Amino acid sequence: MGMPISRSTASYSAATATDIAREAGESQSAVSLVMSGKEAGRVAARTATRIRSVAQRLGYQPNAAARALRSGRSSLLGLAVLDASHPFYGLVLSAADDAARHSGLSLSMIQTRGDEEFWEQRLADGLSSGYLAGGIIFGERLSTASPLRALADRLVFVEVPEPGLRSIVLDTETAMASVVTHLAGLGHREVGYFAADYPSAVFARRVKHCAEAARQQHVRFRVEPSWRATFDVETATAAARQLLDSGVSAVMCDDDLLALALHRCAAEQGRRVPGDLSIVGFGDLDMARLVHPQLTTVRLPADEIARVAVQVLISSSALQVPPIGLAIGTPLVVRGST
Amino acid sequence: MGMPISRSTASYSAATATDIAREAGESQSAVSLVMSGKEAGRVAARTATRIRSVAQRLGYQPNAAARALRSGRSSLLGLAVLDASHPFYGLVLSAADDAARHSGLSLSMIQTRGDEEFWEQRLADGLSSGYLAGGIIFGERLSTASPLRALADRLVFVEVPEPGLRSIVLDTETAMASVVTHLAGLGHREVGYFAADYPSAVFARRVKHCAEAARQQHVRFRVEPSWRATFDVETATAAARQLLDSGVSAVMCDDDLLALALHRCAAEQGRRVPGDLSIVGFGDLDMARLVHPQLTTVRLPADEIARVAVQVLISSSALQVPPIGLAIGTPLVVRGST
DNA sequence: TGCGTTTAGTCATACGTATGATGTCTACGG
DNA sequence: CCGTAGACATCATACGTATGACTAAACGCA
Repeated sequence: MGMPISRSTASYSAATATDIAREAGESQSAVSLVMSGKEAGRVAARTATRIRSVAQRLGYQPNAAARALRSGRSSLLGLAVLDASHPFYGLVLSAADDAARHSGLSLSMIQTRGDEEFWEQRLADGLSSGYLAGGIIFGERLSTASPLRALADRLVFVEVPEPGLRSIVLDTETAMASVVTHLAGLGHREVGYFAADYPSAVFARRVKHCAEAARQQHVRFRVEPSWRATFDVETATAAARQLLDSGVSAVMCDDDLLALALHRCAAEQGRRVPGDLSIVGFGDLDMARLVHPQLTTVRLPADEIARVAVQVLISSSALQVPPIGLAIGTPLVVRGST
Repeated sequence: MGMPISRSTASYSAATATDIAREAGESQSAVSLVMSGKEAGRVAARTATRIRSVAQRLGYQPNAAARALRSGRSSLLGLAVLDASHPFYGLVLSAADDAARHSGLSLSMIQTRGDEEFWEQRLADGLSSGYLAGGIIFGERLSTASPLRALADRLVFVEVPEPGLRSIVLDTETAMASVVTHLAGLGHREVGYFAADYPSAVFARRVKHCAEAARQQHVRFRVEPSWRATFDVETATAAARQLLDSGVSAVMCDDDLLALALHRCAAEQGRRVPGDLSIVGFGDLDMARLVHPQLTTVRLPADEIARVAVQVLISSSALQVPPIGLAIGTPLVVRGST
């Protein structure tokens, strides 16, 4: 199944620690100690300096494979996201890369694409074959018999809580309460829900919390199967039309992308926002501020989320922090669309 | 400097080929041959079947580090992009991951962030330390004394040509000619250029080709230092205001995001698009169709580009294809903003 | 002086796999 | 019945690093 690429078809061959040792007149051990920064008390300062300069001169770079094999450590983090092309996950990847880089780690991306079996297997393979140091999982939880259960000590779950495991949860509950309060305050007696058509746990959680908030505040909550859409323009537009036909006066959306599609459809049909229709998004993408009227939406601090996730993964694996859930706030940002 | 994460703090330990061999009553060699699909003529069919079933049962996964060390092969592709949070590169990452997955490869992302020295070094380290099989570089070319020059046989350049090396070039030249023709046809005698403020080679190339097209068609070409912006809303908005103040009637933008910011500013100031101002974007993001009027823009087939890039990298490394440049068309899509 | 301690350095080994070399057994043509 | 080829299986080794065990010298202190 694999189709690996051969290391080098040219004559190029990297210098090894042994090469450096020979050149510097020291042992391979000494080189290894110096290169991994464990020289204290084992290598004299001037020797270390000499080794470093030789290594520099020959462009020595420790072989990552050998290093991983011997030490059982890797410097690669697996990041599972629904879809890298979604702007929110783009921000997440970007921020996570910055955070990882800061600790000398790299990122490997895995797209879940709603295929539970696939991504779980893939991540499990990476972890158990040792080439992934850990995994950060966005918006999903584990299936009951997931191969990842045995590897849970190297995982962090984000957006959605995974009971008993390390999770960074977004406070959707409070956010949805604010949304409903806000809409009710504007006089709306009902709210429609524009749902994302993906099997991700994160979306299930959003609807649920919105419905609960509506019930608590005695606002009618409406969902229809035809109001579900994926994030491509065509599907979203089609569903948005259905929503507009329903005559609902306020709509909460699973995602800013859906909100923007709805926004656009409303404009096309001459429905005034927020006069005839109030729209609330979820995510606070840059685009939320580039449409007219600007989109009222729930802010999702992508960079903070990503940073914290990386931090938790790194520190907990090393320090054995108990698997307590961490919560991140997601404030409502009121703009012109409501 | 690294800060790797230890493989496992729990008691979990992965099964090795030797374990499988013992369980199946065969040698480790046989297991290796079967697992890497080189069994033909060396392992009997029923033996292979037995080995496979034992491997399956014990959840055996070949150790990637050992495999990479021994064979000098890796299954990880490095992808260097300006910024993963940009929607275009999100699409690219997404499509590249799909293509790579299809060949049993994974992706590791590297953000250039305009820091030439950094990303070149980082990619070079990955390649020479053997953990990256190859690299795909978007929108950049090599610095003169780049450490990557010695590793060029495992690189593919995209968007911008890198002389003498494998490149997949976007046909910006034709695209810009179409843009200028289109605008001139609408009666515009001059075109302003809204430039992206990143040191990437890809943007330099776009302005250049636009200027050339304008000169050839006797259309006045205008650029100002204050018309440069990064992709965040604030900066883009500020630059867009400058542009509007200049009184130019048609604007070509380095990127859809800039075009959308300009679009928004024009609306705010009551300038009618396309009546008072024609706007052309670059990229054809989904958002280009979600604003009103819809954005006229140059289509960038992100998924095709990514797919081809992965394909070229894989096949050329194996088959020694000569380093010829490949061109991909980027048609102008005329919508409502012009 | 003698003895414990610190510092500097090297040796030897193991990580898990891939693969060339080697060996055994069967089949088959002459 | 010998010779050769092919199929099947195993052995032994090397990939490059990290690290515990070991040695030797230098040092501090009584």
